[in-house]
Amino acid sequence: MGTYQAWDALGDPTRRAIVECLAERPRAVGELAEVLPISRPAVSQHLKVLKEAGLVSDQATGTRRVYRLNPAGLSALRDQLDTFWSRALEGYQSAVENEEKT
Amino acid sequence: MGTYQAWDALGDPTRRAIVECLAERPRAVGELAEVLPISRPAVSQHLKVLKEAGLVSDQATGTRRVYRLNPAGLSALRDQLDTFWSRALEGYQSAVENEEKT
DNA sequence: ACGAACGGTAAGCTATGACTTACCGACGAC
DNA sequence: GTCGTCGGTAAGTCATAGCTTACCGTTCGT
Repeated sequence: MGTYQAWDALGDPTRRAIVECLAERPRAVGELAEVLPISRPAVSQHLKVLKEAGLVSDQATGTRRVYRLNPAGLSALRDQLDTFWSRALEGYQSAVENEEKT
Repeated sequence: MGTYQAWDALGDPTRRAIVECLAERPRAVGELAEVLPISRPAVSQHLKVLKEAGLVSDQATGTRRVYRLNPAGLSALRDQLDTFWSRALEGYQSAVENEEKT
């Protein structure tokens, strides 16, 4: 249930592609496999990781299994990001302003 | 440049620990290495990834090099997350309707 | 009942990436 | 100048994660 699993899950580009795909609309496993450049078992494995991370939920309809994004998982991630962001600003303004680039 | 590098960067637990550490206050490389259970060169390598992802910035003071969080990088990440989240909600309520074919 | 479609799991291969030690340059103190 | 500190880079090792094919259970159609 740790939300840190969500970061690990989204660390993979293929899983981010799946998330983007599911952001459009819920899809079955086979539909995702058609779009993505990987096999269907690979999609299943990614979906398992995403599900354990709380980022997606699934619902069986007949022999198909439709996956969709879990808004709660995404909002939990955003809350964490907000915490980092606000704390970063605190440490930022307390430091001397000297900027540089690559 | 690509904000997707930020997701890859935060996919590693050690780099997330570095980000959390820098969220408290800016630190030099050696300071981070003291706290973390890895060697100093490993910290340098992680910082390089975080820097290329736009999540941290560095500033040389004498022989020390102080790293801090880059709020712009974090906010860019949050914007992406918001996009996912809102689109997930759209697909969520429209999921009641029929699905469409490929 | 049989067969096909859908999808999860197992086993195995391979590549990537996270770590190490060793080395080197840059800067400050003296 | 020399020496010590700080930190980035190189080279090499090793584990893990992502992919594949093969297999199996489940469900629907006929």
